Amino acid sequence: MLKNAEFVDKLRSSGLRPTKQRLKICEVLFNREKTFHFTINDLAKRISEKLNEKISLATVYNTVHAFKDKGYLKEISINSDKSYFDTNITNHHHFFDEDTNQLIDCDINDIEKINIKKNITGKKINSVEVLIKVASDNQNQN
Amino acid sequence: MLKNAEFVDKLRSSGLRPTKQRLKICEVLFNREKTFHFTINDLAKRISEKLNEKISLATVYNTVHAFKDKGYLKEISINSDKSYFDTNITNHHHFFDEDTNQLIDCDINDIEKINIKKNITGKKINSVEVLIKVASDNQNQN
DNA sequence: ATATACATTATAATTATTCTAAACTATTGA
DNA sequence: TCAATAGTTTAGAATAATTATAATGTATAT
Repeated sequence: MLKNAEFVDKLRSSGLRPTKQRLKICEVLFNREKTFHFTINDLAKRISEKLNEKISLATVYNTVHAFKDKGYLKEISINSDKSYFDTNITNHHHFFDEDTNQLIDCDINDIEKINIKKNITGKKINSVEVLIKVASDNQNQN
Repeated sequence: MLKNAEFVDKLRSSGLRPTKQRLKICEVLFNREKTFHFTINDLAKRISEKLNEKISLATVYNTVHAFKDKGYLKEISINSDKSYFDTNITNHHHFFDEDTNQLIDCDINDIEKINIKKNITGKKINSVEVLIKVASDNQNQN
């Protein structure tokens, strides 16, 4: 459990002003045992429900993107719909459960090292992410 | 180069009515030498520019999703913004050039087999996709 | 031919995201 | 200490992306 003052330092150290909106968002995102995934909308809902604060949706967007740029959050690739974010910023992959639309972490050690034989000339690899789509093993219910 | 009649058959065989909107879209998507990537908006723009047809954007959405469901198109995972589609439906991965925002095919043979050690119990793997983000190799210009 | 059921289209509505004017905060110089 | 100024942040308004549904079109059976 981090204290408010620690969030203030964290933000200051990365050049972000510790406004009350940002501190609230820090609380919701980082005052937890486990990492988790969320969409901007999830987060905005959680803020207005759990805390009785009203932060503009645009501010939530701004803040999440600022946190992502500073490396406090990771954005996850999934087909379609909305952007997912992850408070787990370590290098890891994902399962996506197509039955429940749930995103599940996959430890980097649970996939053997990925060996890329050909790269684009003149470019360096910044990240390699794997998305494994799974669904119920019953007969194809389509 | 496929003829119109071939598209009619293709659509019929998968239970889609060969309407004139769909045939136009087939022409734009499949009357080409090489496969390519596009967003719904790209496609809508291409239709209204190249052909002098006016197809409602919603119809383009409907059609692209119908084609995807029938396996004529693949949807690609990229962080953020919009959905990308691919007329290359073979099993393959992607490079994403962060400098130019370009999506580039990566042949399945250019990545060594991906070995997943742990799966979610009771689920079967439907697909495994790798997204490799690359950027210019010069000094970090941020 | 006409009726009926079903498929498809495209407008209208909704939802997601971004733009920007107003509000806030820090810094500087009296 | 207190303005003035510059830069940052917020949040309402605008735009863009996507979906829902009423209207239209098509095939089939009679």
